[in-house]
Amino acid sequence: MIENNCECTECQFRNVAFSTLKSGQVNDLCTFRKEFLYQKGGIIHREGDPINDFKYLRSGLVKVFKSTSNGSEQIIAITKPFDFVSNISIFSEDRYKYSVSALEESEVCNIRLDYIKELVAGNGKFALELMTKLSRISDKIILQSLDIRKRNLIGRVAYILLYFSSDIYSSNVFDLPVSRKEIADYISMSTANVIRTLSDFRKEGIIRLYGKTVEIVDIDKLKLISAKG
Amino acid sequence: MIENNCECTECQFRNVAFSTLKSGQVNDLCTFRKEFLYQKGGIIHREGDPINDFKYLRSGLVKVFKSTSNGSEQIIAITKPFDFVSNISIFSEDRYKYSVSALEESEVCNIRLDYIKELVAGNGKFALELMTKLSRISDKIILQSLDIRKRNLIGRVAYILLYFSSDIYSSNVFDLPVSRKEIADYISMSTANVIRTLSDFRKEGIIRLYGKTVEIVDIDKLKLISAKG
DNA sequence: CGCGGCTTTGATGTTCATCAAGTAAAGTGG
DNA sequence: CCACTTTACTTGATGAACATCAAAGCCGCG
Repeated sequence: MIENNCECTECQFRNVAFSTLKSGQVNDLCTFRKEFLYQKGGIIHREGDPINDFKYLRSGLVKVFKSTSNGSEQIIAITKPFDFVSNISIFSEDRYKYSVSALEESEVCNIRLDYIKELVAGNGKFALELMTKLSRISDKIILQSLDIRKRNLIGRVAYILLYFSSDIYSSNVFDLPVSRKEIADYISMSTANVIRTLSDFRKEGIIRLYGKTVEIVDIDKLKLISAKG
Repeated sequence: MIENNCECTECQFRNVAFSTLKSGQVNDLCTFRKEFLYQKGGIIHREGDPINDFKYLRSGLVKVFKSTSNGSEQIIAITKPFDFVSNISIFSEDRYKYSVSALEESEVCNIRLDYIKELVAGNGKFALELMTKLSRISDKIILQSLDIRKRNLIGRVAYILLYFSSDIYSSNVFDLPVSRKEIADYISMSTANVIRTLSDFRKEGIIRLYGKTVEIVDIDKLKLISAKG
């Protein structure tokens, strides 16, 4: 007998599915999924594209962003696997409101949205679990947007460094996945001032900088700046 | 035979329910609901309160806000009925992350969250419809937060006036439901500068001001400022 | 009336974006 | 692999945008 070779063992989405779907349905999920590999810089989808698939980030790192009228970008979120972040509006819109691109090589698993909707409609427990996950994403984004908005420049830079350190990399030393300009687009500040603030932090011995590599030396001070600013 | 006098005829939530729930379940909904009337300024729930009910705004106007560490408020949303806005995180959290208070006299309908969850788990179509609605709310909030963040002071003031005019009141003349300070808390600016900008708009003949009453005279100019700023 | 909160306006200083010029780094084609 | 080009980064100088402070007017309410 030929086994259905479903490679989704590490897949959070399958974990959602497992507890509530019948095994046949899980197999269907695995059959219907398509996997794509995106290189660094690759566009996963663009603002305005029709939404056909439920997209799930298996590995890598992505940024979610929006183009503004004057040609620049506004970064909404940077997230790692198990965050479903590209799926914010899939249940309320026909077309994506945001673009998503890969910051590192990223594996994305696509499942036909129609099929997910069928599962939701046919299986309330699955629906409940999915709602919880989607709700959590939106919450996080809203909260972060407020967190950024209430801070001043140095508070924002400190906040975003702590975000990378604790939420993305779980380490005091990490390589920035984005350019200085992208940090600026993330925290709604100018590039020059982001760089300046990073330099100031370096001069004050709060961080060390080697190109993209950041080492947080005095995390308490950084937290203080983030809290006060 | 005594009729179950369910007064939810205008209730958007019942409309969601109607198409997918059996009539017995709709009656249950009506039985389980509790209705509360809040006066202007009344607190519907506070940040940190346990989430027990699905709360639905039947009439009135509310603000959703968060207290910051320095004692001030950050306003996240101002919404009218049929927006479910107090329900952002009810599926992902035990406790409210935001406070909600009434800006006008408001009727709020409470339904035990457990019962809603049962409905979701037992009825996928209902779940799908509810997901769509919840997703739409989160989307709106995220989008507005980005909209505000990318604008400068005068762009923000113009944006928020247009928001009240078109989204809340559907009229060029309306009474501001909030103080100048609250507008400032909404758009993350200082009170004095909000007032100054309103005065500037008045001097330039873009709006007329009588206390809380605003009349938008030159809506095209206001839109231009909102788009450019 | 008088008090307190909201509003308004001006003056002042801080914060921040913008511009410019230069350096480092990273692609690109020969 | 090197010269060339382009892009990212850095720093300083300048002015604009914005917050803060202060003083005064207004309005509702006890």
